[in-house]
Amino acid sequence: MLEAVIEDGGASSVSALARKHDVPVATAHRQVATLVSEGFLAPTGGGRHIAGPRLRAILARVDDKQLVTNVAAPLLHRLAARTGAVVQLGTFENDMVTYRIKTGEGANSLFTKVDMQLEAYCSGIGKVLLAHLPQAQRDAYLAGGPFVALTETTITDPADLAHELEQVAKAGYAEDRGEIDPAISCVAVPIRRPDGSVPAAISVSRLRGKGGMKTDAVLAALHTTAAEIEKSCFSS
Amino acid sequence: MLEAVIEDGGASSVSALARKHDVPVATAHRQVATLVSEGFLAPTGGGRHIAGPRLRAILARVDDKQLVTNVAAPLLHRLAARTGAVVQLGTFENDMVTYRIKTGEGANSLFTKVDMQLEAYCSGIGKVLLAHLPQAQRDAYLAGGPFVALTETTITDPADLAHELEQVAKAGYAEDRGEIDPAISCVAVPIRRPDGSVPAAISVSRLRGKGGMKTDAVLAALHTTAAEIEKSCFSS
DNA sequence: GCCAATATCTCAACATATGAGAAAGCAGAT
DNA sequence: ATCTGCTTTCTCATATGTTGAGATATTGGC
Repeated sequence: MLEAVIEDGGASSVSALARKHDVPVATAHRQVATLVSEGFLAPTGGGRHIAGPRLRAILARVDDKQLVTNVAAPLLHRLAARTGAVVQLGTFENDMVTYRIKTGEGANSLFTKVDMQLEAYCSGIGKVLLAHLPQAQRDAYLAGGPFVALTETTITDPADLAHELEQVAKAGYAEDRGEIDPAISCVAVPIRRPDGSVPAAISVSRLRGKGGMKTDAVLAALHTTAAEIEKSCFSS
Repeated sequence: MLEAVIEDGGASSVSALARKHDVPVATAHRQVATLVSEGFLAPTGGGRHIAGPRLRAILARVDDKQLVTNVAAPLLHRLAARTGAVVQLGTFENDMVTYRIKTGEGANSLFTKVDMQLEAYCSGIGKVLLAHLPQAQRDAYLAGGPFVALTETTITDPADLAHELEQVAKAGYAEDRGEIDPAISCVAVPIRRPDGSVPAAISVSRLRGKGGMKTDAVLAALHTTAAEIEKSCFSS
């Protein structure tokens, strides 16, 4: 009944919903009354109801970053199995990337560790997260350098980085061409909330030069996985 | 137990939560198991849990526009009683303002009606809603004129309107100086979601020239009420 | 003041939740 | 390997709550 009322959005009477869902009217009323007294629903007059304060409090507390991480885990394992590469998920905190999930064959050959914090400007996940930051925050990050070169390909000039982030935002993915470790390259895509903000990003890493899947195929697989995660976490 | 787990965000074991909330351990485990089997919670490994798919589905369906309208009603009655004026709430739909709530003494002397749709560019509520639209949508609106003059003070030039909306966004409130009916003036403020978007706006209307409360006092009361509505609907 | 729809009430049959304690599982430390 | 402190699962009799049908009361629209 809870879901019936919520889905209805306060448009129908309890009796109407009861009929629609083949529930005895008396039962529906009793259930709704209970939900109201427990605070999960709230009456809006005229025998209509909407989400109650308790449900709203829960809504406000559901941490969708946590959600993404946990929902993503099994999907990322699958992606790792399909690509045969190392798959990671990272979030942005305090101007750094935090790696939250790491899975796939040869995961040990990569120096990153779960819960490790890393500079954002030189990794695929980091660049995706930066690219989708609110502009003010991104500008502040770009102004906050310096961006130390870790390899020959690391982007160190703020203007270059700004340009790269624009490209990333436009393209919908980021590539890391050995910018943090010359032997490693990766492709990363964002996980997007319905409002467009990006709570996390996922990536597939490979040894540079080594063949493996083509970038296009990896990208497609990444996008598919990202879409699945988004659907599980934010779908209406 | 549901809220305990949600609030905890998947950090603690069930036993730990049980201790913290003075619930028998066995009971807590049984309850969590039930919630999991019903889909309200989901295990994340290591005996931790987060919001489950059913809860997410419900939360995704909670319509906060509807919520605002309903939560606002009693608060607006109070505001109307305090200011002795007509108080209204409006939402933006299809480039028009829809009046959702109208309350207060002399409500009949105002030509607006609940569920009435009105042009947005010439009312306080409309200007607030326009001012907080995503830029692309606002630009489209401004380009979509013409803006017909209903009174001497109606803003009809798109550039003037654009400027006015900027001012409104900056100031956090809009004034309507007889722009729709020469006899009526009003002050309106936005109801803001945590992410800054504006699902609705509220206003206090008065007969022009007539004294009543000073604008500053009205504004303060409006802001207070808006904050209360926001707190009830979106508080964490 | 009427009517149709909606909401409440009452009841015994039924199903489910409760808490205490015992027992099993698990992981890190010695 | 074994201990140890923890979390989790299980068992039980008892208490508590839920169920649906139908009767009754209350609404709101005309």
